Amino acid sequence: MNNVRVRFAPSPTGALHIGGVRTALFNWLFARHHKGTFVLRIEDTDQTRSTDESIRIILDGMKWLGLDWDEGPFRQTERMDIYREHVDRLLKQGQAYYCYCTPEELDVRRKEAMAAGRPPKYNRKCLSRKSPVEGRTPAIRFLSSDEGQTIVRDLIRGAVTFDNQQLDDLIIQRSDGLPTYNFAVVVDDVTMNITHVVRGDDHLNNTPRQIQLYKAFGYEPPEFAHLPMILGSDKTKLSKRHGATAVTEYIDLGYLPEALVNYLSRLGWSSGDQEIFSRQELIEKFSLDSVGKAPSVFNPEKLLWLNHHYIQQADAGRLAGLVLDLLRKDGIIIEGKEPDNAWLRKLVKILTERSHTLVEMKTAAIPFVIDEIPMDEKAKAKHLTPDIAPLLSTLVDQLRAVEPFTHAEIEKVFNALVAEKGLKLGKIAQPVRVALTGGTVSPGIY
RNA sequence: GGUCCCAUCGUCUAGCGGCCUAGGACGCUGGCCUCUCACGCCGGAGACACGGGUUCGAUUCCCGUUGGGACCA
Repeated sequence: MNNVRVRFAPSPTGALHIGGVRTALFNWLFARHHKGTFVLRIEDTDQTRSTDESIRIILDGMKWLGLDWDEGPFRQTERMDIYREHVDRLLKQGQAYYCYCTPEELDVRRKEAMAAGRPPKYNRKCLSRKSPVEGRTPAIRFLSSDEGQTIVRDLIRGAVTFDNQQLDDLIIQRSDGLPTYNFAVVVDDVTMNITHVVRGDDHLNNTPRQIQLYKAFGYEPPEFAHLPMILGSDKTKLSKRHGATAVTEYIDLGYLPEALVNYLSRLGWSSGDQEIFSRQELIEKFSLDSVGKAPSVFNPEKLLWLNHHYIQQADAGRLAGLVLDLLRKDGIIIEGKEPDNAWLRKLVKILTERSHTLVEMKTAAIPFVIDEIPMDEKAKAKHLTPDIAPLLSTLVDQLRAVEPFTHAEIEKVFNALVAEKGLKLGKIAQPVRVALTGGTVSPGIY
């Protein structure tokens, strides 16, 4: 395939959530696989809900995930002239008309239609209107063809047929002068030379209208690919009540971007039995042909497993830096009083195998760095009770003397210490174990 | 309500008419390793929604039913 151009077009009305990321990811993979172009477009025509803060969150999220774009970010609000031009064109061609009906009138008619068992479709009351209605600003409607069928040829679904009779004369420009979603997308995709529209399933029903618009402009429609949705554990659309859904939350929870990318790539797509994919493998193997049709349920446990996997794989220096950031954020470590870098790296290394997230790793690291480093009194009280403080302190000293810094060595030092002080295991073991494991050991084992 | 889409273990999925007494992964679970936990290793339970066709033969093709989802406001 030549000159593939795809886009990701989020609305900046909040966080960048899991579903959006998956759409972005598949577009990105498709572009990279075909050595095409990935365009980022911000759909911010809804000015009441769009914020610059949200745009920043989206861009940061994509950068964190390594989904780099080649063009953009373009903003729809900067393209109003282009939309007006296209509206004028349709008006001139007689394929659009002014509509003076108020939302209230439309609502009443819709309810009547529903009550009478008819589909709620605009009755074209304003199509034959010759003169403007005093004191009203009109919306503009597209005059859609209501005969025959429109066939959407979807790369994932196959041919999907819609009766044109079902299609409404959709509003392309609202009375406040703003273009509507379906219209703006078409104009944007055409003017940005998008060759493949890869987007969520929820837009499949909009596609026939959009195809009619393409035709009205005399443009060849792009290829379409509608991705199945991502659902929550109760099989309804993934939302906040299913837990963390925003990318920022996963950053805060201590996930690695490669884990999220790997997990999301396997949601609705597969390549045989393979579970673990490097970014390069993903690019090489990705194909829309192997995208499934059925929606898939988001499974946090599998993501956690992948995160654990990637933590084990990750470079110790990188992990040390990330854990250090978290320790600073918690006020455990104060700026300028960081522990020795090589030492921290060794510590991180022995914590990796039992950590599923960076946050777990941070928690496990606290007792080891807590000793000599000035810290918040509250945090100290929580993690370092008076009876175990001196013991941990000794333990840490001895650990620092040990080379190499392996789990086996820790055990050795630990046991020696326990023997020397004549301690009952139960007295110190649990706090230390908990420290080592980030709190995952069940109490009462010793 | 109308239109459209979807349907393999609890979950993600392999399967594109015979290789399937349905494979892998997460989770669950039994065991091994080990001074404990974790890691690792070896096992186990667990699915083709239902009913009709088509075919010598259907998880795989067609139709219907049921169930789920999306859009339309």
